[in-house]
Amino acid sequence: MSIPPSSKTPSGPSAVDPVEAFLQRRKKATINDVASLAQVSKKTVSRVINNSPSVRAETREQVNAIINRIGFKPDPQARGLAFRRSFLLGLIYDNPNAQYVVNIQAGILDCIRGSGTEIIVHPCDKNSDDFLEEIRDFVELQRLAGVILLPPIAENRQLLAMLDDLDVPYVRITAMHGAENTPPILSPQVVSRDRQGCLAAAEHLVELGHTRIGFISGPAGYASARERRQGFDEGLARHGLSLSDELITGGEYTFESGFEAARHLLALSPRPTAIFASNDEMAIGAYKAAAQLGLTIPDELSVIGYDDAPIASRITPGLTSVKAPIRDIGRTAAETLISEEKPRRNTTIFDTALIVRESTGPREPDFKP
Amino acid sequence: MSIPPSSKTPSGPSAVDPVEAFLQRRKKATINDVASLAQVSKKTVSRVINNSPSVRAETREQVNAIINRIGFKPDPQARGLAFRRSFLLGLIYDNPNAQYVVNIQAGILDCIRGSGTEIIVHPCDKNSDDFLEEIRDFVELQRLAGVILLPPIAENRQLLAMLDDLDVPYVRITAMHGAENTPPILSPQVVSRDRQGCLAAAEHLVELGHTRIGFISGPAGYASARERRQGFDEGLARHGLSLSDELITGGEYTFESGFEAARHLLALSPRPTAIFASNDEMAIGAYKAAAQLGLTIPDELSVIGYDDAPIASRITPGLTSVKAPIRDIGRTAAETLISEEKPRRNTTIFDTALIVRESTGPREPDFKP
DNA sequence: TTGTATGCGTTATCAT
DNA sequence: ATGATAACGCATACAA
Repeated sequence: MSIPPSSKTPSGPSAVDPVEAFLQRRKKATINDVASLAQVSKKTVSRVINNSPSVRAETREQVNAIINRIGFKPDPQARGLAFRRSFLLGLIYDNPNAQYVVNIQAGILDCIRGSGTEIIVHPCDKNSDDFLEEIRDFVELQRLAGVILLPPIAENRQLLAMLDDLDVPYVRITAMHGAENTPPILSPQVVSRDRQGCLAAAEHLVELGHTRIGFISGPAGYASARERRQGFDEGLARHGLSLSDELITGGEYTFESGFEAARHLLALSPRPTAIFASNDEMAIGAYKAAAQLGLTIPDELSVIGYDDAPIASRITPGLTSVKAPIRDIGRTAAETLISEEKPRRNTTIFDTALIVRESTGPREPDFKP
Repeated sequence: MSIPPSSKTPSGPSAVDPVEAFLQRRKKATINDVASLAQVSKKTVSRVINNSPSVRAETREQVNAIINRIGFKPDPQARGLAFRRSFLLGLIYDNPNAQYVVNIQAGILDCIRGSGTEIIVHPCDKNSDDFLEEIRDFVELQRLAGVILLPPIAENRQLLAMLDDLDVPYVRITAMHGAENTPPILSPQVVSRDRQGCLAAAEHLVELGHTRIGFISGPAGYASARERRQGFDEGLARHGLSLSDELITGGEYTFESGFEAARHLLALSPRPTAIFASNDEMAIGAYKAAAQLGLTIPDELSVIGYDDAPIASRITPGLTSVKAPIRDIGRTAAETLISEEKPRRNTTIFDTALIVRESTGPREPDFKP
């Protein structure tokens, strides 16, 4: 940085600079090199590295000067061995969509970039027999600094209990938030307010004049599915409306299930004039069903999805969808894990927003239910 | 596994089993525990762990029995420190699409699952000032067991030179293969034969009667862009056709660039009856352009993409596209890196295939060029 | 074939 | 505030 090429070390002004001599060797610097060059013990160097308060400012500067000059970076392996924990964050997930995973990764990296922490990805299969054991081995063996859990396994009680037992810090990314969170889970979580965006989606449809609305849900047991449904219900309720049972159909967050569900809904008589799908995959399935029936979106059918996946803005007509700030969520999750602060916030909540595109329009004026 | 609960160790049949005693302590086993329990030195245990041939079969079994009973797993950190390298694979990439990254990751994991190796993801920015330095620090600090490079940075000569200098094993995943690979790069690579699938795409269009075909290329300098173009040219040439210059337009592998390119092509007079886009993102851009112009796919315009991205099978009409076995490619890359075999294959090639869907059809019989 | 002493690069303990 | 010495868990050199 701003260190002059010839520093005024106690070894004398015009003598051969031992630092320069060291740099000639072109070997990776260790704490020992720093110690001997700075003429202190390794322990003192270690204290500097770890920001121990019990180091004289003068000594600290001296050591830091050497560290910068020879480009010393402590070896994470050795450090980890001594600390008994690594500097690795584990990202564990079962099977979310690709874009979601990549966005989360990007967010995590926003946070850890330059911090010396790295992220190791660990997909798993929640239906596998050794699901828990496999994760246990992974976490234990790698001595992870922290774990980030994505939905839906972030809602797996057994997994959480095991991680508690393993005594590893972890953060859950989830849509769940509220009373059904019982018994209360104390681990930090980063939450997206799915409910809110879906509420907006419902109101949007109502304002467009739709009253006969189809709802394609997410898989039973998924917190996100529950939240989205409740948000949607709430939005309708604000206008004195509600979903009729026959227009509620179960999806599995897959394209195929959305297609089938929409086919079912559109075969009803009278058919719904709008469909809310609990994610974009299924909404696109509804597009396909509409196309097969020759229904034009949005003129004859309005569609809303959830995720604001890339396809939403690429398909014609553009898909109105609810967007959560996935990348921010990932970043926050990592921050929660590696922040120095003692009292880290236990729950961070992110709002979701309705992105209105061309897939939603006014109900056909002449449509007879 | 199949070890009886009470084993017949030399310590005596009905005496207090030292192994059981150890298991009571519920502490993570170390090599020392194994050594004392098996009544050998740590070194012998170490040899067993590392499959050293110079261990008597009997001794080996004895040690392995203890290892299994107490569930000993060598600590990667300590092992890495002694080995001077970690058991981590680095996946470095700049900005491919999300599905590609996730597929590659899945393939890598197919390979390393249960091997003790883990994968750490490292996105980077090839336009950043400290692009190389940043990667150097990463690789050096983590003492990576190997590096997997994705396109387009897998084609960056400076990066390759640096990795050579760092003496870290690495594999390149690329589309490039052939004479233009000069000066020859000796590092292992896993190659997809982009050329072949694109050749098939061209022939497919020709067979449907198309002669006036638009081509949207990938970014200049990308090996994949070059290969796809050449494959397509070759396919046309087999039927005595070739791309006319005015129908070749440059894309950037982005949705927007595909949209603009297609708009340009479709504004020509006479317009092309078919468009090949060098990836699906751009092909979907062409869909949008066609929709804006009121052109029906495939009746009035045939479209082919590349990647067989999820959107290809979800959009209506389904997009005919070239598919590469991404996951297999990822797996092979990992295998190349962690295989025990000395003479590991330097280049593995995977075929690509044309997936025909509904976006391609016969040229309109009455279309006058 | 097996064991002993030592090193890998860092932190923890306990002194001074 | 600083330092000598012993961990941390495993591998290597060199003996035996």
